[in-house]
Amino acid sequence: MARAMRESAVPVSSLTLRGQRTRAALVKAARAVFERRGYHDTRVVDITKAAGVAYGTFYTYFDSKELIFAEVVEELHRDFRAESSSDPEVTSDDLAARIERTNRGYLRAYRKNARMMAVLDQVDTFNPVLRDIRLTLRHHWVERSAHMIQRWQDAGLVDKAIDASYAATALGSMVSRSAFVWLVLGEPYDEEQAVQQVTLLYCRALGLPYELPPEGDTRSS
Amino acid sequence: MARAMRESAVPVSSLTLRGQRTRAALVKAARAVFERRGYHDTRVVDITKAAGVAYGTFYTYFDSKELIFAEVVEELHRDFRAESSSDPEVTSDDLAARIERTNRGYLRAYRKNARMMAVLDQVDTFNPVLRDIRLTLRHHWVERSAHMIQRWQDAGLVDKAIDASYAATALGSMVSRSAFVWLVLGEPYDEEQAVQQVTLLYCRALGLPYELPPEGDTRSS
Amino acid sequence: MARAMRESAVPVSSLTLRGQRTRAALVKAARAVFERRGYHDTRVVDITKAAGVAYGTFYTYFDSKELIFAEVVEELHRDFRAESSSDPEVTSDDLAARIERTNRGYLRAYRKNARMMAVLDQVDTFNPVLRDIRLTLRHHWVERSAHMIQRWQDAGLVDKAIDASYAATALGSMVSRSAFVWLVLGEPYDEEQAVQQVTLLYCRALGLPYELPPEGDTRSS
Amino acid sequence: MARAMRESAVPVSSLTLRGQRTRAALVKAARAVFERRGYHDTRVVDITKAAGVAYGTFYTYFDSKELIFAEVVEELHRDFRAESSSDPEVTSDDLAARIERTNRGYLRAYRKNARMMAVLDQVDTFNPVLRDIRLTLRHHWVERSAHMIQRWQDAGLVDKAIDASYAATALGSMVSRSAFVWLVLGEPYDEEQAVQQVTLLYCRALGLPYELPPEGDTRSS
DNA sequence: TATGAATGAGACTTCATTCAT
DNA sequence: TATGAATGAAGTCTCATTCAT
Repeated sequence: MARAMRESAVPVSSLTLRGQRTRAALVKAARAVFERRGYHDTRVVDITKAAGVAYGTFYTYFDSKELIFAEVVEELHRDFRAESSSDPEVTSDDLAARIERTNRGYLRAYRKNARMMAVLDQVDTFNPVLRDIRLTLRHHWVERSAHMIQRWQDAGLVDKAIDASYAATALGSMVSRSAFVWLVLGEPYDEEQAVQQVTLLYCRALGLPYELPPEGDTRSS
Repeated sequence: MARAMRESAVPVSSLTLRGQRTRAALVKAARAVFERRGYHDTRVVDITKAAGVAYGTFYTYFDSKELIFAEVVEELHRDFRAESSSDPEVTSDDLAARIERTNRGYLRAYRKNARMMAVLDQVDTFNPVLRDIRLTLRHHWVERSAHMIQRWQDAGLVDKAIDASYAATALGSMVSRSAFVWLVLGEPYDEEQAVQQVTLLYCRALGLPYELPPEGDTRSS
Repeated sequence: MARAMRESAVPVSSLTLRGQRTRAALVKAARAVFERRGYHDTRVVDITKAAGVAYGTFYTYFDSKELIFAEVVEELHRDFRAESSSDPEVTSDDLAARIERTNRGYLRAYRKNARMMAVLDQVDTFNPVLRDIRLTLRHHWVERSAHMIQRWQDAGLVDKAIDASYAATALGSMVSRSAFVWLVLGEPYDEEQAVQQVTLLYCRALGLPYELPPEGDTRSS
Repeated sequence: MARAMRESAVPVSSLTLRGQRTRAALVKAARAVFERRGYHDTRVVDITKAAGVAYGTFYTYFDSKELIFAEVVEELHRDFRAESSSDPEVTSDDLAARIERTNRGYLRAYRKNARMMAVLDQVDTFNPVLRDIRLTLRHHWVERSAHMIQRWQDAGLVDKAIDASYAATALGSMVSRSAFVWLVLGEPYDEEQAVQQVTLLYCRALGLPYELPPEGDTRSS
């Protein structure tokens, strides 16, 4: 994941405590500003002002806006993973329940990070470094899904007419882009209903049984 | 849709023939440059150079870079509509065939406009004018789908447990985002197989019958 | 002489009259500022202020300070050539007189351009572009001298123990560096006496006869 | 020579042993960096890194980059003197041999310090402190030469038509600038031949007898 | 209409120097 | 003494937009 490529020349570990605090303040401020103004309209000075440090201090820790963005996204990435893979001990055999749980986790994580996801989405497809970040975030989900579908096919649970790789891309796109539509573009939605509907479509597409809970049961997230 | 907001102060109709030609040259050049360099890295001078006109001429026709972009996207929008609604006379009763045809048309249109779609994607979610353009393009597809699903439900062809609106968003996201993944992010894919797989998932999700053509039958698009 | 490398991307010939005037004003102003402040302490803003144009106008014509400096030096180079090779019709057979005339011309040209010569001297030996300019200016003189000495040797006027190339470098250095000492470092001197003394040493070094004019005859320059 | 002006506010003698070592390390590092990057491109941080001390430590010993440069040049000056006045016991009556020895010493010293000489040359003629350093280095040589020529004239060895002061400047310029051309600008040369040719010209200019050694005798320096 | 020069605000980045520890 | 983080003034360059011809 080319960590070295994405961080400032000065490794965090070699910083004094004070330095680490300032650096962290910059990253935190950067995220807030990115969320408020988007990537392209964020100026280095916005970040330093938000962090309460002098302009030049930014360059003590980061070589450019691009690199602090990479750092913020890496944090996002971590948060996302943690958030969406909660309930790790549950190993129910009920596939539909597992899919529902994953979708619920994903939507919840997306909601908590919606602004940053919007920013990530707008980030230059034409910029190699940022594009790389994007692809990394994507692969985490798609590969995991493809493997799962494959296993389900091997177990005779899913029709072999379905191509695991295409399905992983398509169904992953369905969930993530829907989240974008609801949480970034702001189309009205109810999170629990969204979870159920998306899971319903997901399961039926793969031929897995899934029953909606009786109406009115809207377990809030 | 606030047409006036999105076009030059000077209406096209009031232009001389020469003026119309120059204007068209600018729009064409703008699209080419946007595709090559993306929205943010395109400078007005790039457009005028590509169009073979003087720098200042740009402002005879457009008030800003934003506005010529809107114009380009509107053209894209038209192309997209035209391209994806080909075979207008076919009114087969076979729903799956119609869905497949729509998906094939969408992917073909996406392929022909992939670079511009990438640019559209990177365009500021935070910018009201451009965001409006985005939403417009989206609504065309989603509303159409929602109505269709609704009709199918009314006809008893689709389970009423499915919410037409959520499904339209989810399945539309599935198709459009997959197209993005394949054609913009460049993940490897085969167009005909993609059409079939996406249609397969789409139909099964809704409970509509769909049979993959026998293997080896790869009708090229 | 790699003209293209040393000028702005926009060729002078393609400029409007107005543009040519502005460009010339910038070059003139640049020379004045370089002379007053030296190369390293000259800011682009100093040049534009001196030329009476806006900051950005500089970049309409030059890509950097380095490149406008190259332009100024090229002008200096031209002036220098013209100034120091006056009296072109005189083709006296008296070698000493010719050498004296050349030295007198050189010192006069140096005096007229002393500030710029000082700047040229301080210009980064470490910078390839500027270093190239330096070498070009040097070669004009040294090669000319070497050829001349060679011819005098062929004619039996100069001892063949002398190596024409080393002598050209050494005697050229003598004249040019003395000029630097007097006119840039400001050591006291009298120009006519300097011409005579330098010519005397030059001629005797080569074994050519040269008589100082009777004392008191100080033809002023 | 305003020693106080050119050194740190803290006199070396009042430093602890540890302090003296750190200070010396800085001066040594500074010279190395100046030689590698030139004066203007050398940053204080380069020096401290090369010396292996913390950034702030620099300012414990020197008030500015200018002042540590002065220190380095003073060292250069000392080296130069020592190097070029080797063979102190020889007091031959042969003037030509003495001139040759001096020239050989000068070229050897120049060669050993060529990079620093280049840096010195590029240093601002417009900066009073640094200019002072320059002049000091020059005077050492010129005054010595002028006195010598004067003595030779008094002894009837050199024509009184020659002005000792002008000749000292001119001949000194010849030697030093030739060294610059060969060793800094990098024109090809052979050191022993250079010594002989320069000495030959020097002696003949003054009317002193000098015989080139028989060909092939290239005493290596 | 067309031209292209002129403008200047705005963003980026550097780095000598200061300062708290 | 030594450290290295913090500062911010100063400079560079860009480019959307205006304007005189």
